[in-house]
Amino acid sequence: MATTLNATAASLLGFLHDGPQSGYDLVGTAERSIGNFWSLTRSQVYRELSAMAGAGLVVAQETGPRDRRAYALTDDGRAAFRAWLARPPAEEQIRYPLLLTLAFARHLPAGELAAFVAQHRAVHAARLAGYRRERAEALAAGARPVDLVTLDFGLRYEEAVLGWFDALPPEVTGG
Amino acid sequence: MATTLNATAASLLGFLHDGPQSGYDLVGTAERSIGNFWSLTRSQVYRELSAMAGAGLVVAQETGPRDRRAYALTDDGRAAFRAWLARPPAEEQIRYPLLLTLAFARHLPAGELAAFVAQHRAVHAARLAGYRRERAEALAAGARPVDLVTLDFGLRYEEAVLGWFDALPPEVTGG
DNA sequence: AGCCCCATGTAACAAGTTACATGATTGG
DNA sequence: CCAATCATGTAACTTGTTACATGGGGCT
Repeated sequence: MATTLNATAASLLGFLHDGPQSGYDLVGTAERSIGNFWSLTRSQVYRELSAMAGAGLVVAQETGPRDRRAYALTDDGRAAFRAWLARPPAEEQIRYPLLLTLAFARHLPAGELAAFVAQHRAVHAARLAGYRRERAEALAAGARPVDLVTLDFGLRYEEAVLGWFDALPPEVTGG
Repeated sequence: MATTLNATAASLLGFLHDGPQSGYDLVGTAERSIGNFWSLTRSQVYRELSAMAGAGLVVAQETGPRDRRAYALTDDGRAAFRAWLARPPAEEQIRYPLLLTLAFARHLPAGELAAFVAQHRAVHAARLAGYRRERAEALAAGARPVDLVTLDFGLRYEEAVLGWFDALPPEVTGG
């Protein structure tokens, strides 16, 4: 195919290396494996799959119950995946609406701001705890450091964010 | 307007509190003020501006040289902004393609991976340095802690990411 | 058998990105 | 005064989100 893969489509091809899967399955796989730093939705997945089927990168297998259709990787798909993987990855993008609210905080009564901040802090604390547990489990299951790098990214990120929350000035936290 | 504002549009309204600006100006303002954690493009800005003009949240002033058109906030716009600001901000989203590459690294020759990692590390080191300088300048110019919270977010983020880079196992860094 | 919930997919919409067009300015 | 560059905007496309549709399987 002429038009180069996007990251979402490429990761689908990556997952299909482990055998054919339906769109629905792929969503689950992706959530489990890269969901911490790469979100995708069913709609996207189906769109990419049918586009890639059109381009010959995957083939649809015969359809099962309720129109379920698994896709298998083709050789072209394997090649496209490798080509994508060999390109320098783009910069990350972060969008954090809470920071917008903070940036415009002078237009907001102080109490509401503090409540928002507290809610978000709680979410991050919970995520951090989740990552820690995940990491412990993975280690117990024999994971090597190299298998933990993406999880570790999440860990360090959440630690940093939590540290930031805890260092916020009282005007913001309502202290 | 019935349909509730999105964060990008809302921040435009926020900036317009300081006086009328054209789309072009707004892009610059946004880049300077929230660009570290909220990216937007000219196209978006123009689209939101004309939509908001249609909804009466802003009014276009008479057009200057090369079709330049400044927009001013209306009372409805002010109200819509406040309403937006009072809603609980959504979770952040992060998408880091490098982490995808890492997640699929077993399909990639080790040397290439190390090069990608090194490039990204350099970018983050530079950003961290930039933030530090910015912070020092802001402090020198009399900024209070509350004025630095979004910048501090960036700082802590970059510190964390750099720490993560420096803790990567040798399989990844090529060490 | 009937009902409810889950699995699976699609379609419509909104937001974000890339590429392009064109009119001012300004330095040589 | 010409050429190069910057300012400003628009159009086309891609990606991401929300809402909806529907068929099967399990539970009573």
